[in-house]
Amino acid sequence: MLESKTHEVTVDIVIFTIRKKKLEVLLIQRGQEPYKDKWAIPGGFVRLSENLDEAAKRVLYEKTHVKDVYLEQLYTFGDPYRYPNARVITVSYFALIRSDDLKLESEQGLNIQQINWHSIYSLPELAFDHKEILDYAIKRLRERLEYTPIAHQLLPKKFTLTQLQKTYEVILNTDLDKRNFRKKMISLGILNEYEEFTKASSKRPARLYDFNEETINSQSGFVADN
Amino acid sequence: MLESKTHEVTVDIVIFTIRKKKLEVLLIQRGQEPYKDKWAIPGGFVRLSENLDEAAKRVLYEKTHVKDVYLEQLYTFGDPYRYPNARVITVSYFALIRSDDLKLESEQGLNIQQINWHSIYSLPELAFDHKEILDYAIKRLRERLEYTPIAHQLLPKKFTLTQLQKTYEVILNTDLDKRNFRKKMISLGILNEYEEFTKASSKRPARLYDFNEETINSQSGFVADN
DNA sequence: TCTGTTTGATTTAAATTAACACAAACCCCG
DNA sequence: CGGGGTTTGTGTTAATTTAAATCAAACAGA
Repeated sequence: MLESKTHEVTVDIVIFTIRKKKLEVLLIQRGQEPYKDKWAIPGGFVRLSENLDEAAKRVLYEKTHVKDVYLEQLYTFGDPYRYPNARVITVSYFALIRSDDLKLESEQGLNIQQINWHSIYSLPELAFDHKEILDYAIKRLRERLEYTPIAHQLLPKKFTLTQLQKTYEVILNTDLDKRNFRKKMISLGILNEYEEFTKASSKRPARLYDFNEETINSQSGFVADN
Repeated sequence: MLESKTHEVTVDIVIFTIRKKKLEVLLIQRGQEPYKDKWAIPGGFVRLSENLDEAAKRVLYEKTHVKDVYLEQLYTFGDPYRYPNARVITVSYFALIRSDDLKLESEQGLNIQQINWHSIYSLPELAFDHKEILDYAIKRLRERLEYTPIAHQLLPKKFTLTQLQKTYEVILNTDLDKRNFRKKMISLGILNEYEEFTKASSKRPARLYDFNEETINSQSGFVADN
């Protein structure tokens, strides 16, 4: 059973991106027992000197070398048996990053075999209670999308309405009506319209937009961004 | 600064009730440093053998001797300086109880001076970061009320629609339209209607209702009941 | 200049929400 | 036992929001 005399506290970070028109999550294949060869959500111990958001940011940076990301605390998991031979309580987070901000340099950590994106619809077997954490993260991500403008975290600075719509569709796993979607987004008043257009495609050019930073910040809930 | 070498993990429980037509919260006056004489949210250490929900339930029971309550995990606070001279990470919960289920027997804990209900609109100075936790709890409680039937946790088994409406009004701190409220509640299909009526008042008797357990359980999110 | 593909816009129906007033039931009291 | 006081219980309409559906315009490439 439990051998440790103290609690250990970790952060685990469900890192989402959109790749190949799928919602994907970054997983690490474990090189050690327990759960050797199984895939896990990136995580790490919380240091005594840092707060939880900082720990999450640090761990995220260590694994991905990406900064300035959307991070939100999800839920804390603390079953005594979730981690073999130790009492590890984990504070879970989710993060959104642009997949091309991240070059998966097949990081050579000692106890890491591989790090890779996985579609949430075809997941390998996960270590610990990470499936539960991931399911919870997906649920929360979808909830957030409904009433906060977080989708832009997954897009380039400037984007077209079609790109934005595709992002929503991929995350929510539904189709949306183009006209209604555009009307809704514009009526929210959180988009800036530019006189720039996409080019270099044999189609009609699309207008570019970005998000209005002020309204975004005033709406964000519990974000851990600088 | 920090003297401890390990993290300690506690649960803190924001216990709400409705009393005197106000939303109130149970606070304990500290008998010891740090924050001697300041008021604090009830809390306690998580034991190695129990999970977080169990710890919350136990602490709640120790302080109130009440069982079978609605408990929901809120958020985890872990600033290194939130607790003087130790690294204490706290997992916060909120609970809803009927105030008359609880006889405040002015419990004689050693380091407790007093335990009392306080209106959320006239709070004493709180210890640690407990004001922040409490504010977050209020926000979450109001959100929950909008789309889950948790209000019955604050009411007797059978209640009238007017009582239910008053509960909503007190929590949300607004007035609601009687007809629209009743129409809405009934259309949700979560109420059972009885042929019983209130009596013994010089007014028109009111029909009694209770909540349909099945639909409630199927809607609950992350509840730690039983 | 014609073809193919994507963008961008508007109207109508359906559903939901908001506003609003008065009769019925009961107890109490004279 | 009838009238006054107080609370319960109910339905309709207007306003707003959401859902559904189609076609012309812009461009690149052939």
